Amino acid sequence: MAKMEKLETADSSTEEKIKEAAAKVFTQKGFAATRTRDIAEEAGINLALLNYYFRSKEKLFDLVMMESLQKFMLGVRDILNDVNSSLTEKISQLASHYIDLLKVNTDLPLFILSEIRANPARLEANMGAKEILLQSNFYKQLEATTKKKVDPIHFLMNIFGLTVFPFVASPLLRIIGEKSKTEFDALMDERKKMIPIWMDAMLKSI
Amino acid sequence: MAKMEKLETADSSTEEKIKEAAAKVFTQKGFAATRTRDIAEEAGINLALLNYYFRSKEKLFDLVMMESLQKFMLGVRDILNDVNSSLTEKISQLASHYIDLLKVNTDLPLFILSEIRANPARLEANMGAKEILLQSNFYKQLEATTKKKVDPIHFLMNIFGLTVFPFVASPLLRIIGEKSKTEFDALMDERKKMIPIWMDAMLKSI
DNA sequence: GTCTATAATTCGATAGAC
DNA sequence: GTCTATCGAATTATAGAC
Repeated sequence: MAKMEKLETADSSTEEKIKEAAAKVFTQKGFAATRTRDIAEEAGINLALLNYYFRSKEKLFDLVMMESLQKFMLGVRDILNDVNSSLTEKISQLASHYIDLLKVNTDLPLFILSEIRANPARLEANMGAKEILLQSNFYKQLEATTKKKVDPIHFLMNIFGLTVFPFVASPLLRIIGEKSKTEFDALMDERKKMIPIWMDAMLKSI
Repeated sequence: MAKMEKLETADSSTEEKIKEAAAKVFTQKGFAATRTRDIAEEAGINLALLNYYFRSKEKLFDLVMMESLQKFMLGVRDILNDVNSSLTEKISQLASHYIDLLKVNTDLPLFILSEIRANPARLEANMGAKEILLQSNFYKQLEATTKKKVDPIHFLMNIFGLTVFPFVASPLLRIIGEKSKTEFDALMDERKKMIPIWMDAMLKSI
């Protein structure tokens, strides 16, 4: 993602470096635990410069959080509304999409979820996600399959539980399973194929 | 280091009040975001008194985290090693156990997971959990069922993904599903019955 | 044991030189 | 734009009276 800066357009290079450093540190340590000095050091610049580009720690954080939420939603809309794919195909695509995303951005979901808990107000700004999801073709297919016997929310929980949760709990799971990062990623790649099969089996069991 | 020269009745002692207040505030806001003043206020005592009983914010936190981890493991050992229950029965008992626990302590898992990410060193102290799990009768039954065709870790991920993840993501899920706390808890109660059925279906699909 | 007051430190933000 | 130096607010921890 962060390519070594080949060409430095003089007006945006430093700003971009700071933003990338901020994303890295905020995501790892959370808002409260990160010091603006850490971000400056990570970006290889001075503390004063951070406040020159972004007026405050909080403004920089809001920017990072907004882009994190976008990163989490980017590309999903197309999968959700594909009129030519079945429910199972969409589940397969969602699993693959998120597993590839989270292999590279492992602590993105834990970051988003813990910061939302710490400050739920941040959420309400960016809840276009709710409409995107509930009005999607995917959700209609899910409702048609569950046929009011079970709340479709259960299967949202299941998809994300199977796909995202392993990354959220990866520090624990990697110790329990004695897996290196590479081995853990390989496990997650296996899940790309298994999750749609498992979801099918679950949907048929109701 | 070695204190506790005086023994006190733990009933409504000040020490206990502080510890409960600390657990509440730390769990809600995380280590970095909580101020010792918040804990003191929540406990209805003075800030100085907190440092009188517990030497520092960090020592108090370590205590709270240790008890949180214990709370998460308490009672699980007996379920895991019950020689008279099948794998499916154990899954059913685990799901019920954790759902009841997390209905009351909703942000316990997010607290544990985010603090471990922020400071992985905290984990290594308390990883007796790993042995409890891997040497349990439950894990042997799981290995026997997957028959080396699939890493049993996948099904650990699945059980906890189906059971714990909904609580971790509850701020988001409750908004998406427009559920009150009561309605959300009712959904989780439904999952007590469904999770073992779903897990069975998944295990048969391999 | 419990309080008030304060010391000591950390951290976000700014002033001002270049 | 970028730096050094520093201010001011917030916060942990302690001293000392009762």
